[in-house]
Amino acid sequence: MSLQPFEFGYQTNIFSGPQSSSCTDCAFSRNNACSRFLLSDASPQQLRKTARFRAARQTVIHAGQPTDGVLVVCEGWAARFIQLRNGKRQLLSIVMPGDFVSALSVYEPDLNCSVQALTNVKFCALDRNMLRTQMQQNMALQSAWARLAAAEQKAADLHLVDLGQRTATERLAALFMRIIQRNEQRGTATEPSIQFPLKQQHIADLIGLTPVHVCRMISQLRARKVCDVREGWLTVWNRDELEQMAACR
Amino acid sequence: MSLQPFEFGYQTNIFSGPQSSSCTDCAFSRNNACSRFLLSDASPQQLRKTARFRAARQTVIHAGQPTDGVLVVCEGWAARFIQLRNGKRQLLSIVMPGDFVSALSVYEPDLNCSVQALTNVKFCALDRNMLRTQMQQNMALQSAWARLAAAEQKAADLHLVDLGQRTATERLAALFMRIIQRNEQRGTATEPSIQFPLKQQHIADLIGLTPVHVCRMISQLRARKVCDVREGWLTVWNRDELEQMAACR
DNA sequence: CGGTACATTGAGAAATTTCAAAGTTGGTGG
DNA sequence: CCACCAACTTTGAAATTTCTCAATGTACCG
Repeated sequence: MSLQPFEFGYQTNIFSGPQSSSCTDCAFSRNNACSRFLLSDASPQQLRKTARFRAARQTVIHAGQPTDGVLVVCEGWAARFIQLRNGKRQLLSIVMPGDFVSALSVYEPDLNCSVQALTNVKFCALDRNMLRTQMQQNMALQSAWARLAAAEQKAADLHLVDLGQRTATERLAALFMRIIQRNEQRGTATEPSIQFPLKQQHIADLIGLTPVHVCRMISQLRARKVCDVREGWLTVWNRDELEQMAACR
Repeated sequence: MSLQPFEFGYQTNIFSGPQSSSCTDCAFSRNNACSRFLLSDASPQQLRKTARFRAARQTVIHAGQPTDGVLVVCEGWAARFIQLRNGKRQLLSIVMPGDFVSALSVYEPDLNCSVQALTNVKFCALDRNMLRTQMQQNMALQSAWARLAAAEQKAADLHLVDLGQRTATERLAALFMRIIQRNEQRGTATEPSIQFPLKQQHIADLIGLTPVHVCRMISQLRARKVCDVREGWLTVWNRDELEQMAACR
């Protein structure tokens, strides 16, 4: 199992601890999808084929490029996206530590989108066949997987609602709330401030706006004392109001 | 197996033939997802729990309401959608004859969205456990299912790109091309005209515009001799140009 | 010090929505 | 067969949201 200590260009990694090479050492192994459902069970070391690193802003996978396994992000944030010919691109989802890049890739090797590292990222590829076999033998594992896949679909559906039906400010608020909720679900502390490594350009590509407009809307939220995004941190001053703005259904 | 000859309020059903009660008689059983992958195999009659009808504009399933099986549309068109409190709603996907309402519902009973009949619709519920057992025993079936699920995810991703990055006209063109391609994939004739039961309101809710603006954009396409949507039919006069307008990546 | 990536601001342009009214269509009942 | 009704489509004018272009500001790094 090759695991080079990849030389990061500069220190943007929001997870500053030493980079571990084994899943059992992983800082996130205790409260995350990948480990809770798939690695804690049997033979994690066999299951994991490779672990790799990618620096922030690098592309992890290019669309069309077949993956050599089921990708899981171990550290850092990544984003699935689709690149258009005219230079525009749409971020489809944010992948956080412990998340599958795509749950369905357990069955389908083709990702049909690209993946970019938002921060420095450590990720690994799990053996697709071994994973399927294990799921086949273990009902609990299978339904855990199903829950993850369903969560991905639900997230995509809500994202569609945002893009189709909601104003710039609402989309922004909804994005923030969703990140906060994901943090809470995984047990990460949700102080007034949480780490939020997305640049305004990422936010723009995610919620279908221009970075200029995102900037204006963030300024507005700041002026209204609701929240702020600044230098990799999201600070919420008035959670009730943020929730209300994000309220969807 | 109860199967009432549901009394349709009026004749909007785009499939005018006699309504059959058995899957083997189904007009769509030969070239569609549900039958090709799931019913042609073994004991289709056991698998199918119930068949029901719903008139156009009716809601088939309300969000939150648990489904009594894996829903498949047999005849007519339906749409998954999410209803917002403020009266807006987002159509998530169009479900055509032979499609699962949601492939993931094989594993997860909760649909987390509503389903509306766009035309008169016949649909049935397949036994979830029986389906899973069958998939477990039959690898081909499992990978067929995976292909369907992946196609759904891919469709959602492209939908996101449309809503986030593309202009009204482009979204419209993309929608038309996608419907045409689905028709072609299922072997339905793609004459210059195809049946297209979506109202402008549906189109608007699907691609995130106002019905008024949809109307204007359709008028524009009509004026430019590209295509027309009228009284339940989509007529394409200049497919090359339509494809170009829809070109995404 | 210079460079790169990122954030902010202003002004004008473009896309889309809103509101309101009028035109169509198809089904229903007299 | 006609009148009516409901659902749907079309059109116009004005308001609003968002984008584009362009310039300036800021932080960090080598």
